[in-house]
Amino acid sequence: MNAAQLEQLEARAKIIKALAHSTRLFIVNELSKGERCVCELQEEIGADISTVSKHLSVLKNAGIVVDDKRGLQVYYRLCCPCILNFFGCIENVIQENARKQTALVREA
Amino acid sequence: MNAAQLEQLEARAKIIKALAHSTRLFIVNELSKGERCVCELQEEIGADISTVSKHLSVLKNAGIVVDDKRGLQVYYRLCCPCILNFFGCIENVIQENARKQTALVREA
DNA sequence: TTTCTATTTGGTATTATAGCCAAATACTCC
DNA sequence: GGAGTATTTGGCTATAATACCAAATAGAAA
Repeated sequence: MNAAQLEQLEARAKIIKALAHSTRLFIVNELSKGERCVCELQEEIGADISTVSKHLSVLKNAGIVVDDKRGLQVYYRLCCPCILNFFGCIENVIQENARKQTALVREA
Repeated sequence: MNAAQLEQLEARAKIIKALAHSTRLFIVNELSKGERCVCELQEEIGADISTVSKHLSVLKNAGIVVDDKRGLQVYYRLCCPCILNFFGCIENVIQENARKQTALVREA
């Protein structure tokens, strides 16, 4: 693994890491339906607004969302909707895991 | 965000988190070319073998790879190659970020 | 059985992440 | 300008992740 390769892998990991949290996945899912302001997301999530803001900044920093200040509110929206394609594969993995689990139990 | 929804998001996050590390992305990429045993991966990665083994167990635990012991070696292979489809989108995000970066610099 | 080799597991130190509260900003409206 | 509102930032604590070393395990070969 050389330096250039490591750098590329770390750049990828950074983006994937930004998605690797249930709250941020929730946000991505919400934004897939359209833009939302911070307070709307905060209400649905139920965490402290500063927590929500920090999750949004992780997503923004990774380039997954963009923000747009209008009046008092800041609106966020998905920047790369291709991210949504991940979930089909992820669900496959989850179902496959469940299948293996039942197979193991049956075996015992 | 109700309990069932949270549970689903956490299941997804677990799998994404398993991918969110440069070493594990390297492993996934290697395995996309075919199965590898731990010592082959260790040699390419250059970390302690216990470190590599733990990375593999994270991937295995997430259901991304499966292992197969043959003789003294344990061979790992990708379980859900659809994971590889992620990287196109990730690279998009990276390039888009680079584009924005240059635009910002030009602006200044 | 004993020895050797590949891998995993346990322990531990270091670093990163997540959450809350309080304080700072930024902007609107009076 | 001053008050009020939405959001971000800084500080702190608790928890989780990473990496290494050393020890344990599993199986092969002698």
